[in-house]
Amino acid sequence: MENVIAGIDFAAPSDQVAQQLIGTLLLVNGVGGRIVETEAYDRLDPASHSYAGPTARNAAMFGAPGHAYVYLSHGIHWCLNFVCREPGHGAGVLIRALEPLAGLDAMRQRRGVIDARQLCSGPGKLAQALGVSRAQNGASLALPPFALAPAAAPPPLVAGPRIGISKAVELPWRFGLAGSRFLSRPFR
DNA sequence: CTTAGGATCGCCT
DNA sequence: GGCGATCCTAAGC
Repeated sequence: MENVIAGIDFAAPSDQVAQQLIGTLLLVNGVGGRIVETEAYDRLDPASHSYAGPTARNAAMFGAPGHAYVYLSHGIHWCLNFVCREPGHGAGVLIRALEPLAGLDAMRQRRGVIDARQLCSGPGKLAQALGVSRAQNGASLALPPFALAPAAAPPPLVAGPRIGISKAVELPWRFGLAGSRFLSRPFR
């Protein structure tokens, strides 16, 4: 399988991929928008699900790059990650927020809210709006239902510490589109 | 605007 | 049996 999708080499380190993903168009069954917020996770990263090595849950993280890793958070919300690095490494990028551009009605129906800014401003919200769940775990990002398209131009980036973790808190591995109104939280 | 608590379940120790 | 890479609501300043 090809590691390059939408002009991004998913075999690269996750912090690089996380930055390159900002501005990328992400669609799931035609519903989605452009990615405005990501977080990188890596092996040897205490905050990463892959830190303790391969398990049943994180198996996709140790699979081929350019595939999805989907997990259930707090028994309630699904979260979507893109696998990076070479197979067996255990790295990924959490897709935290996107600017809704396609399938707004489907998103509103799934989310139960109307405001476009509340549709995909967080990893759990995003997965719900795009209809992502366990069914997509391990799926290739190069094939339906996924569709990725490169950003029109390299967007202005901001970086900061990751959100909602208790380990490796100081690592500046959260990336965002500068000035976007669709972030899960503003950058300090 | 900031903070606190509850919901809810699969995974790992 | 404990604990989240979360979200929503309610209450406090």
